[in-house]
Parts: sequence; structure tokens; C-alpha cells
Amino acid sequence: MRYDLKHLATFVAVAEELNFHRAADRLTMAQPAVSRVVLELEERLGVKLLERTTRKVRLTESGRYLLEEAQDILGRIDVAENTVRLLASGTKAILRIGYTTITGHSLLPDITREFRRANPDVRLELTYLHAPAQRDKILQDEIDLGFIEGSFQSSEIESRPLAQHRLMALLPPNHPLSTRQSLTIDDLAREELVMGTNAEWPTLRRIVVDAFQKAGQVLTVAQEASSLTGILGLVTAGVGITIFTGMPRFCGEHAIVPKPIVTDPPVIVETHLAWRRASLSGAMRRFIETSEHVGRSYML
Amino acid sequence: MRYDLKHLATFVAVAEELNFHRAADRLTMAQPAVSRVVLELEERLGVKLLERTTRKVRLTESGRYLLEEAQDILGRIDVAENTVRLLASGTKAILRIGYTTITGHSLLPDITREFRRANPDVRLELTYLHAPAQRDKILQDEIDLGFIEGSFQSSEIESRPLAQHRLMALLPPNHPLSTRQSLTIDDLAREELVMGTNAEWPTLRRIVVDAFQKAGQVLTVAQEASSLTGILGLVTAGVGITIFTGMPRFCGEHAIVPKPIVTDPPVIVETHLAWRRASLSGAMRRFIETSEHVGRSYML
DNA sequence: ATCATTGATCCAAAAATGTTATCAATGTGC
DNA sequence: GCACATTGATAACATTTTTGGATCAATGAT
Repeated sequence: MRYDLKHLATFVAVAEELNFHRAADRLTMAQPAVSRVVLELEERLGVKLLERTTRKVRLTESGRYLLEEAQDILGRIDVAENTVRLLASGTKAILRIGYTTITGHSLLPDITREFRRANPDVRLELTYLHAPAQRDKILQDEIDLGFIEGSFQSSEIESRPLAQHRLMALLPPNHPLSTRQSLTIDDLAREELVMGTNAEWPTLRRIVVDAFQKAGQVLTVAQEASSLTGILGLVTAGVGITIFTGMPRFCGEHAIVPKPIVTDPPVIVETHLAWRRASLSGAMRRFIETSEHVGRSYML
Repeated sequence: MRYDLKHLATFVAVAEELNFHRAADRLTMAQPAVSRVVLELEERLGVKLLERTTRKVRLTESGRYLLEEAQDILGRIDVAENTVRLLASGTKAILRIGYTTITGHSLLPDITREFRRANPDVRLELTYLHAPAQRDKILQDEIDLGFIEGSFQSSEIESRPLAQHRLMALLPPNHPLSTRQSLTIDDLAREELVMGTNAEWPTLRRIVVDAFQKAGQVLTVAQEASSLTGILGLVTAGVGITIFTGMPRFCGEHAIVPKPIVTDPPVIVETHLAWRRASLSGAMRRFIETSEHVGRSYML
């Protein structure tokens, strides 16, 4: 670094006062030091910032520009410093949260709304990540909290069950099975199935595959899509049935018809909130508390 | 200033590498120095930025935030430094230009369009200022160039005539005088006159007052407005006639009817471009050149 | 013409910065 | 389980940088 904040601050003082002595007073240093610092800055930039006669100081075009920039930069540093302190004191906080599609469409919005209301000084950064990715990011300290289906086995990661969902079939409106009260795995095995890709929906896929296996069936997927909207679009278009953990809140029954899937024992998908045990902060603690509170109404 | 760019840059290097030795290499300094600088920064902020075991370095929440901010700030400083150099070398420039209403509605747009085309690296900052204010701002070096009516007498200020305008009466469409080819001061003295306020239009007011005086009349203003659009609004509404230096380009003849004012000798308002002799820069020189070129078609 | 005020320069003292050598802690590999 | 390499922190010392007081030359005001 060829110069530092001292140079900028000194230059700003001189440029604002247009007088080296007054600037020196303001900075509580001697005038020669001010002279030299400004000269040094000019020399290191290779640019004249001030036109000085022995009676008057005037900014050059470059100087004028640098004055504005430097004021701004120094201001930003002050703000940053302040924010750093607030973050450290716990007054402010930033929580980086991972979520999956299953948790993202109803549970997470409810929790964040509630949490924001009670903690306006905490910024939430939400990142869509499937469960395995969340595991990595939690361990690498790239997210603070993860909403996942199931839980992780790791001594470094702690998790708490938040919500339970039953598997549900989502049918297009005029599907033959839409008159039924509920469906079985055997019903579904005979149908065209639309499912999320394994890359994006690894956990749900595993759960569904297991459920089929237990019922003595094999899951055959007719069509895949990576996003929830993509899947629902295919269902609405009549391509087939999908299996999900509930009815997405934004769906109307005229486009998507939900039917419970009956199995014995019932398949229950548990959503967990997970975090690195060693990184637990105050804001995280409060977020976990809110999540458990809100999640209670999602428990069967 | 409690800490320097050195501290920020060092912290950024460590935070990015998450390793003091590699950071030291990158900064071409010894590792103990890096340690000390980071410790110093933490101490001065009063905030722990890095969690370090003897085997691993991890950012705290504050540290993560500061990393992003510091990267950004350092980047801005680089950009500022670069821009300062470009400004000094004349590659880039910022011209602060004052203009009055008379010059602002036709001459200035023509000049800036032409100038921008030829000098894309020069930013023009246009400020509306009446002539006396421009005089002060030029002397105080708060604007580089001023478009004014008339010229200043000052050894410090140089100016160049750019355009000449004849006084013109602007009438509402159905005014009795609108059938006439031209008008005299005596005609106008009998009419209701709408004029710009003295505060905002000092120069034009003085010119008009002088013209009336020479014709043995006294200017009586029925209604004042501060802005050109306000004045024209009053004229269109039939409140009275105004006196201006031409037909504003944005007016249609269905709303405003221009009539030449005949006097002997003719009253000619000369628009000048003025600047502080001592501040003449390359960009200013080019702007002046363009102005004179474009202005030529405005000379009678 | 005198005087006060301006920014720049010189020099010695003080402060800071950086380097080498070293340490304690902790994973890694055999 | 033990030697070893690697981690960040510390100590001591040399060097560089920074600072403040005295002073200077230039210049506008009285």
C-alpha cells in the first residue's frame, strides 16, 4: 500500500479548510507534518491535488474529485467500524440460512416473518441449498443455520426437529384418482410420476424410494424437473402425479389436487434446523427459539 | 485515525487465505508482522475478527462483515486513485458549468450535445445560476465555465462572446398585437407585462429597463414569475406579454406568438462564456472552442 | 515599508514497523 | 503412541518512518 488513511484524512482536512494551519489544528498535529503528508500523497499519486501560493490554497480538478471520494470512503470506514462493533456486541447480527424447497415454501416464510418482527436488527441471508450441500456449508462455516429434511449425523452439527409432514400426492384436476379420498403406494406405482431431479431433491427422492421399497414397489419416474414450479407445471399440464410433503401454499385446488398417501406405518418427513455446535451465537439461539415456536403448529 | 489501510489490507489477505503464512507471502512480509497487524486491528476495533486455533483460522461474524466491507473499500480506493490520475493526465475531466435561463434553453443544449460527442470522457456538471452568482462562483473556483448575458469586468475573468439575441416580445395567441409584424417599446409600455423576478433574472431585467429608459418609458411589471415555464404559463393564460431574447425552442406558435421588438439602435443581448483566467485547463479550452464554433450560428 | 500570515524545509527525537529467532499448541503419519 | 511438521503468537533488535520545533521565503495587508 503506497499510502494510507492518514494521508486521505489529512488531505480531506486541508481540502476542506483550504488552510494548512487550521487543518493541523483540526487534526491536532503540527503544520509541517500536515504539509509533508499532503506532499507525500501527491508524490505517491503522482498528481498535484492542491495549488498553493503562500497566501491561498486551491483544489485542482483531481483534488476536488479526490476530496469527494475520500470523504465518502472515510465515511464508509466509520460506518463499517461501527457496524463491526454492533455485530460483535450482538446488537446487530447477520444470519446466513440455507433452505430446501420443502421447507422454503411455507415453514421458512412463517418463521422469518415472526423472527423479523421480533429482531429487526438481524439481517437474514437466505440461500437455497439442498440438504447435502447444507451439511458441507455448515461445517465450512458458510451458513449459520440450515433447514433440512431429516437430520445429520455429525458430532459437530446439532439439529432440532421443527415440523412433520405426511407424504401427499398432487394430482392434476381431472385425474381419475382425484375422486378418491386417499391413495396408497400401490395406486401410485401404476401412475405416471413426475419427480424432482435427484441432484436437486436428493432427500425427498430417498424418502419416496424407501416408501416404495417398503411397499414392495419400485419407483419409476416418468418425468423429472429441477424446480418445484417446474414439477407443478408438469402436473397441472396432466403429465402425471407428483409426491410432495404437503400442498404448496401458493397453489389453488383448481390447478392441483392434493390427496393424502396412506401407508402403515405412516411415512413422516421430519424437517430439522441444523447448525454447527461450536458456532452458536445469540442471534442463532433466538432464531432457533422462534423456529421451534413456529414449527410447533407444523408438528403432527 | 486509529488504524490504516495497511491494517485493512492485511486483514483482507488473512481473511481470504485463512492462513497467516500464506497471507504474509502474498503481502511479501514476514508472518509475525502479519500477526501483529491483525492483532492491532482487533485491539483497536475492540472486536475479535478471527477465531484462531493453532491449526485453523475462521472468521467471526464481525470478521466476515468487515472482510466484505474492506474489500469493497480497498477497491474503491483503487478506482479513486486511478480516476485521480486520469483527471490529472487530462484523459478524463469534469467541467462545472453555470448557465442562465437565456442560455440554457437553446445555446447550451446545442453546445453540450456537440461537446459530448467529441469528448466522451469529460463529465459535464451543469448548474443553473444567474449571472452575478456565476461571477462569484467563478472567482471562488466553484464552477469552471459560466454562460452569462453580457460580460464581467474583472482582470481575473476572461470571457468570449458566443451568441447574440434580439429582444423579442412573446404574446398569447389571440392578443390584439399579434397581427402586427413587429412592436416598439411604446407599444409594450401600454401592455400588461409579465417578467422574470429581479432575483432570478437580474441581467435581462436590467437590459429591458435600459431599453425602456432609452425610449423614454418606464417599465411597469404587472406580474412576475421566477422560472421561464412560469412566465410562459402566465403569457399563454393571457395574463400579459413577456420580453425575452428569442423563442424558446420547446414552445409551439399556437401557445406563444413571438414578435420582434424594433428599436434604434437595436438592442442586442450578447451571451458570453466566462472563466477564471488562471484556471484554464485542456478540457476547458476544448469546451470553449466547441462553444465558439456552435455559437457562430447564433451571431447576428 | 513593516508586519503578520502563509506553506515549505531542516533536523533531532520519538514512535512505528518489520525481521529473525523462538515458543507453545496441535494435527499428521508412521 | 510418539516424533515431526505446521500453526499463530511472542521477544528482541535494527531500521524506517513520523513527528514537532525552529526557521525560511513569499506575499498580502496596513
